[in-house]
Amino acid sequence: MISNKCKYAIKALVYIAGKEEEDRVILTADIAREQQIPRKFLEIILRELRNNRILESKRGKDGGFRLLRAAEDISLTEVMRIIDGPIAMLPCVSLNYYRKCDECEEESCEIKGVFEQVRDRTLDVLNGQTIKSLTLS
Amino acid sequence: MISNKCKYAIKALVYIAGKEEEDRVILTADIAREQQIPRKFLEIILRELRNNRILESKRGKDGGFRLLRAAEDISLTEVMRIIDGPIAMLPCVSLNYYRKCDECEEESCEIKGVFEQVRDRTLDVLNGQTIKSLTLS
DNA sequence: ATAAATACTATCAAATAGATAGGATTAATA
DNA sequence: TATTAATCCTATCTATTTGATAGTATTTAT
Repeated sequence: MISNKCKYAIKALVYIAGKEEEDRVILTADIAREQQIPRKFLEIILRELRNNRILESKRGKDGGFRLLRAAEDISLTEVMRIIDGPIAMLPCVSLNYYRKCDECEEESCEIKGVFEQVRDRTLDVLNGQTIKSLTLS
Repeated sequence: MISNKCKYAIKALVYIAGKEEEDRVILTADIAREQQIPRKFLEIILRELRNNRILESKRGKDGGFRLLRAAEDISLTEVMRIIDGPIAMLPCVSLNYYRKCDECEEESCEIKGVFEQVRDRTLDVLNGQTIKSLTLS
């Protein structure tokens, strides 16, 4: 399962991408209302996305958020990895968050292969997706 | 990510399947030692698998555990669902643990489709696997 | 009776999920 | 320069899950 936080992040980005025009900035409050996301929790998420160079923010009156890059250049996997960490089902098959298992030798692990396949099939689907492609669907 | 508990459950079952002969029962202590699984935690897991009709147990001296069904009739997904619950990445696309999302209408959800595809590709891999097939690999 | 196994109940610590509260800071504008 | 409206930041909180441990009860072979 992805976390609610991650679901909120994706939905917020898709919302922003859908509303964005030239030089326009989107309010946290509008996203929260329209997407039914708890406002203060959303603030934390948006700031995290900004810290990771997905969004940029403008402070003060008339402030808000906007995509830092074009929506087609923000991949779904990038967002998921920022918010939730690994996508793989086992640490030892994760491409971006690899960790060795404490208890087993990988050469003789009976389950590693299956979860590598799951990872690859999962990424086949997710890698094709961007904030732009989600906005259109 | 699957939990350690789930990884332990799968490894324990594969171990049992690999050791099993006619009328022979496997000790918790042996599994714990060979697979490097904390013994008392493993007890809980094995009992849970027994309660869910994956294993049967024999109490008292010379007691232990054995598969209740043939290894090729125990699917990987069944074990994963018993221990960890849903396999899908969103509650609203889960086949066995469906729950509606609080905040969105499914007909207009932009992300549901992608996660349905992920679910299907994941199950393409997992559904083919049984404790028997894992034992052989 | 004894030994050796599972069964059961209770408990615990740490991490994570999912927020909420309140004030500091910044910036537009009247 | 005061006001307003926005993000920024820090701290805190509760519930749940994860990952386990301890101790005792019960069962069964010998």
